Amino acid sequence: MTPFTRRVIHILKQIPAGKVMTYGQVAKAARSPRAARQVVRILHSMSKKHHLPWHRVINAKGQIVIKDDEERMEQKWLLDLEGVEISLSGYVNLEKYQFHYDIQTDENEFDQYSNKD
DNA sequence: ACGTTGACGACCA
DNA sequence: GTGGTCGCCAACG
Repeated sequence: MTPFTRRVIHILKQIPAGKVMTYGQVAKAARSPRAARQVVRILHSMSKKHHLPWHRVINAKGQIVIKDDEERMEQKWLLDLEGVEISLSGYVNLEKYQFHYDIQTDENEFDQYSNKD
């Protein structure tokens, strides 16, 4: 469990129902702007254990991109339950449903570990 | 230590 | 809108 992984998990848990974040956005919030693919890896390996809202993470185009058919269906179903509209072609309107994570809040919560003046 | 692996993202055709 | 290339980088074997 690296600090990066810990931050990603911390962030994911803050996405409210009915909202979504993109992989890149989560990576950026975790202070590694180009580590979107690592977010993917974390979702793969730790969603169950840490009860992560994995279905609330989609790609930068607002598209549902899970490869596995069953999981993709489940994701659409879960988002639908939360009131997130999905187009027939599998797109979510980011303008409407994207969760704008406040990185300041995150930094404050980690102040206890850092010694900034 | 090194090559591979991704539910990515930006860019271009 | 769709599909391909290329760069990215932490985790894994």
